[in-house]
Amino acid sequence: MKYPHQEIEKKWQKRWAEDRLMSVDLSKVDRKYYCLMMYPYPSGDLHVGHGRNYIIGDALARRKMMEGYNVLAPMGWDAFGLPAENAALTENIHPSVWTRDNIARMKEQFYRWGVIYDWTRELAANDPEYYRWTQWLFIQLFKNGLAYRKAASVNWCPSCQTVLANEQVVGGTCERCGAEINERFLEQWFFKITDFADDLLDDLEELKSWPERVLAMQRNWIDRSEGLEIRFPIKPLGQSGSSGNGNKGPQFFDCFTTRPDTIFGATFLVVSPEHPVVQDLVSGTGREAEIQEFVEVERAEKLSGRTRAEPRKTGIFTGRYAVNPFSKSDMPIYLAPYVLMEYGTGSIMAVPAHDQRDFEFAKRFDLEIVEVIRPKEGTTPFPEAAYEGEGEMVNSGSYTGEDSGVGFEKICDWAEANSVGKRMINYRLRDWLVSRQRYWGTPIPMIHCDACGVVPVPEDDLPVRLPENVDFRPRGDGKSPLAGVESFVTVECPTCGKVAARDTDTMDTFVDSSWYFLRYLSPHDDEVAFDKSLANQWLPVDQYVGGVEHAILHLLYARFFTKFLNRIGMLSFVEPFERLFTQGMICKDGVKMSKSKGNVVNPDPIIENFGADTMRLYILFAGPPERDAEWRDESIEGCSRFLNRIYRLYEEHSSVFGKRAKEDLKIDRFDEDEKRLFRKTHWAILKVQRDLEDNFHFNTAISATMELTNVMTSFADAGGITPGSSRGDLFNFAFDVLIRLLAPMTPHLCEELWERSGHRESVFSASLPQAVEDFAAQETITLVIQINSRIRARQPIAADTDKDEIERIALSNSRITELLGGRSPKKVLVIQNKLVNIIV
RNA sequence: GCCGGAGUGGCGGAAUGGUAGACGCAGCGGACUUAAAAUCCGCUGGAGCUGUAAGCUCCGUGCCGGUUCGAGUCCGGCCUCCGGCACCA
Repeated sequence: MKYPHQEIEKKWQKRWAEDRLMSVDLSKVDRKYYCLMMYPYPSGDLHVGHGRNYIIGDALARRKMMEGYNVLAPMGWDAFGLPAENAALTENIHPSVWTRDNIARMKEQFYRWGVIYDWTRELAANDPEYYRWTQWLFIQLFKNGLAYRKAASVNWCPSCQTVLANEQVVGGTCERCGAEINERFLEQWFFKITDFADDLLDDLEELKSWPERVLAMQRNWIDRSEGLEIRFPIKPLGQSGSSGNGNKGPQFFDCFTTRPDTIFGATFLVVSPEHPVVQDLVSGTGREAEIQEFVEVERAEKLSGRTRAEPRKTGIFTGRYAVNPFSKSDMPIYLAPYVLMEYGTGSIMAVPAHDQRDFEFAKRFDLEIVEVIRPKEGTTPFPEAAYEGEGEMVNSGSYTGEDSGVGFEKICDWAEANSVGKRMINYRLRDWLVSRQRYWGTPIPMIHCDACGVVPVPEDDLPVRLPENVDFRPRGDGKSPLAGVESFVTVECPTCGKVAARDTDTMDTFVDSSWYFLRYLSPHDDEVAFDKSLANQWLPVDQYVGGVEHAILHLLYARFFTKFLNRIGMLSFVEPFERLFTQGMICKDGVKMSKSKGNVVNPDPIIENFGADTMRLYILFAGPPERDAEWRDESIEGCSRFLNRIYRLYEEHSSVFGKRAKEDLKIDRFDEDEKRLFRKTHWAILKVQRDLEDNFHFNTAISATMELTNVMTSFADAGGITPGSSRGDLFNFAFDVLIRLLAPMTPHLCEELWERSGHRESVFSASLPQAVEDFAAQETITLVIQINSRIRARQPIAADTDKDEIERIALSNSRITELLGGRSPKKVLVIQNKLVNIIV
């Protein structure tokens, strides 16, 4: 017999919506709990792989309600982005319509999964009511000098026809479509996220409840290196043998190094071929032509979009020399593409003995190699390869014999005292390129005026609305489709009143998602972006739940926005998400479940056949939620069976419910069978509590409820479950506990059985059952008796028997005396309630 | 190469330094049934001993060592897989 899941689920989904179960009163700030799930891109149908995120979040929110918290669980839509535009092109449907339809479908799916939110707070990034404030925030960044335009070589995706942020380029290809990225030299908008590099890195220390791997990824991404920037004077032309004309061109190169202790081994300089001073540097050397050609070949190589799979060790001598300010020796200056213009100063001091890249370069061009560090223990790979470790300094003038760590500091001190260098910190993190040459995004609220330059749209004029009637096919000229909308582009300059042009790019959609968690608190406020005092009361988010694929992009950007808003006094906190939980993916046939892989499991037939509760239970039971889980159709049956057993347990004993004798259950009046159930019930309460508290181990919490159910079944099979009897009362008690423990996971069935077993209020307004530790403990335990650490006997004894008594019992155990054969123990170790180890 | 994470039965997975394999799936045997489904009960890491039903021994948590009375768990050294970063000075 299967329980009528369709009927039950329909009934409660309707009831929860009508009663606004997940609707929170924001004025009640005590016991607040902001439970946030990463808002989804409305791509259409949700498959079971997506489901995990929302089911975990929903179960968590419901559990917290039962714990007595005021739970804020809102939901919205990351509704701007390329798929809508691409779908629009292929299906000839407007992105706004496509998006709206998808949102409706996904809401319907949440509804049928029993995943509930406070829909009065729903928001969507493409809603002018929302993006008005995204634009407002852009202007605030601009006014604070953190949004700026810069001409730079940028990542261009030829297939998406737009520029991309560094974060969206994966191994030289587009994160979204996989096309090879080229470089283009364009003027674009950037957010100065590097201004917060230190805070973004240092504050990771405070995020104690974030997964280690996410913290590690963010650290890798920001990648701070501390070192010294050293100034190398360039020798005037003519002094090093080349003929030439006096002191034209650059006078010095600044080079960043993380190993100032190797300065005496710096035998040449390498400069990026893209470095702006190259022309001036080589002018007059007589090598201009060949260097010009070299630079052009390297540039072509880079623009061709080659992936950086093959490190190139090409290079060319410039004909110029610099001087090592420490060793005073001449250093030839080379150009080589292995030095990147984007990092540090675009020029390096090469220490071939202690940097493998420099080593290979020196070998190739037959340059001087000087060993200056020797390991204090072990062997050095030098001279076969570079030794990159620490050690004792050699060949280093007055520093010879010094420990390299100490030398590091002394050399920095000397360099600073003598103005040949300064301590410096460099980051791998680059500023965030936010312009996109696409239609379906938040318009950048800026105006380009020939007279006044770039001016922001006056805040009262926001939002700058995205025009509806646009030919949004990519134009092929590198401009956004908005550039073709005359009525949009032409505008009066807000400063001088002359004809000016709007910025026609839209923002990266990660801008939209960098602050949505603030907007939920006052989603319909048309005075401010978010209610400052509510935000300061309800944030940081207590628990954020989402996919690890956002470990860098979204989480880094949202942290940046929070720090910015804190800096300008709009927020009192510096980190938006107190706790982060990243759930694993659902895989099928060993690979991530996704539309593109064609291995998605559609939840609809599962819900039809087994019910939403079974699907939820399966997803939660499949394994620890932070790990990936393999989808197996067969295992769903087991979850369905479990819920049917509970339903049957109710049906077969329905007469005892709501007919309790109103007296406390007294353990000392129970017989063995009754004690077993009573203890198991208390044990299950504690087990579920512990499993869910820290790491949301629903899988083991569910197994505890299964164990309780097994004990209840055999208790019931033993008979005597009658109304008003002590067995009936006890069974009733256990059943009430079971339902409350399971309710967050399988809410529909539990609500139904909670109601049928005599409760008027929703199970989610009921409090969680409280356990008594003593009741959960076993009365008798199995004592394990070891001889020399090997198990030789087991014997049931009373719990909490004292150590001496345990030792006596163990030594008089018949099997043990037999095995000891008269030998007297050297030592007896007793672990109370566990085991005895007899050493002979 | 650097930084994270993970390796346990046929499978998903459990185990505050103390009985490895909870719970579930699959499998096998049985009960119910005309039969099947559903349901319920029992068995289920491997090898062996004893000799017919209860028990016993040894081996077993990626590999090699160590600490400990005792290690899946702690320490050192590897191997494999997954993720991130990588010509970042």
